[in-house]
Amino acid sequence: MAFDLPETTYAVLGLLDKRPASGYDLAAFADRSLGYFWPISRTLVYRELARLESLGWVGSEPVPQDRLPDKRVWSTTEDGRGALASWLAQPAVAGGADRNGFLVKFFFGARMSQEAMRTLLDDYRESLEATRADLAALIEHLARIPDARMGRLSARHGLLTAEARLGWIDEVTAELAAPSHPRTSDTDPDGAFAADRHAVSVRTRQRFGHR
Amino acid sequence: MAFDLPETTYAVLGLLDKRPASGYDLAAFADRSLGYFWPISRTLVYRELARLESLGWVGSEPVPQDRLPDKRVWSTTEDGRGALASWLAQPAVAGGADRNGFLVKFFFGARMSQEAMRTLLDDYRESLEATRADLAALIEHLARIPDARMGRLSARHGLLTAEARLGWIDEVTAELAAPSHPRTSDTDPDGAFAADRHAVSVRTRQRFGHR
DNA sequence: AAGCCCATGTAATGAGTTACATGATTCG
DNA sequence: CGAATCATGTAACTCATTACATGGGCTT
Repeated sequence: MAFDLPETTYAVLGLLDKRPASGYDLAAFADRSLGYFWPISRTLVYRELARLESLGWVGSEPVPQDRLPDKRVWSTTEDGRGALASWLAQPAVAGGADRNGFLVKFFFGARMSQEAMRTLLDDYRESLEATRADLAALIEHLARIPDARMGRLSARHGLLTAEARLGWIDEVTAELAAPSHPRTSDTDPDGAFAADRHAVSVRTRQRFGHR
Repeated sequence: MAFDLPETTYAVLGLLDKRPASGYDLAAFADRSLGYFWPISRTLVYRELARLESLGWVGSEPVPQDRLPDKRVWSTTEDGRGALASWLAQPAVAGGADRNGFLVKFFFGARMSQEAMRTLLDDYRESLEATRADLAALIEHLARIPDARMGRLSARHGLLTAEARLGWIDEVTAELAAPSHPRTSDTDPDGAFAADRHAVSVRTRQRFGHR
């Protein structure tokens, strides 16, 4: 079996397994669910559907519509459901890279003006609050649907993450408002985020080690 | 000014601005710092260095070594520091996609066996605990270095995130151990994570809306 | 003797984003 | 009458990963 397909392929397969849908429909649905932790762009959906079809894991039938454009409705095949089950039985890939566009700037904050730093934090807070509100509404909605358990719990994962980060913003705001040292000199060559060599455990070995 | 360069380019520039380093050295350093929220593979570092050099933002000088291979030590130029400052003054790109390789499987958990689900959760807990331990050690270390403030706070962002997620695992474990409904039937076509159309606010509009 | 650390790269591959193209219908 | 929704794609691009290549020195 081919397990070396991207996660996204299986994600599309899994969504179709929940309920048959057109490409457009699936993309919209993904955006309101999986998209919070695994974004799938609309165009990518069409490519994945083509791939899944060539694998024989999904099939489609045309559905004519009156006032709306005709569409193709996709659903999983027996093989597709088997492939999904195999994938689910396999352990998850480690990490998957938490890229955080905010932190990559914040990290270099010593070089920023106070005003720029405040804007950066404000923007981050705003986006986290929007996520929190979205997810809170979603969770409340899903609590009324008995079979939406996994979805509700996934959303809660996002909610708790957002709340923890909002708490972090409060901490940071407080600390940056009351500087313990007169001013951060930005000439110290060791003023950096990094452990001593010996203090590093798993990560470095994973990434730099040969396999 | 060219702001349409990838974040990674600026990340490498920023790291070199903290302290000059060889490519190899920078990659190792990145792995112990930025890598927690913005992974940069070793080979990519060399490519970014080449790009930065062609932009005139960094320069290098050869450093011969006795027992070790000779190396090139890179540092930022005046132009490079200017470009970094401009980038930092610019607002951060929204989101940056939190891809979570665990959640993308968990989301389809209704199709999994109880045992597979337990393994999945155990693996996730293990990796979160490793991250937590790493970051806790890092933070303690950095607390002793006065100028490592931003690094320490960035690490704390990761620590709080990991802790929130560990808490989530406890919640989930408890809920899945005591099923409120006799069994999740996996035939309900609407058993899904998704809000009603009207319940969706910012996200959908951002993603599906024209700009 | 095996394997890791330092050190620098090239080549191939592919996943994912963005721009572009088209067109009917419906809502404010 | 402009904008949004539904609907399906193609084309170009590029970031990022993985595999490959090389080689001396040090440790177990």
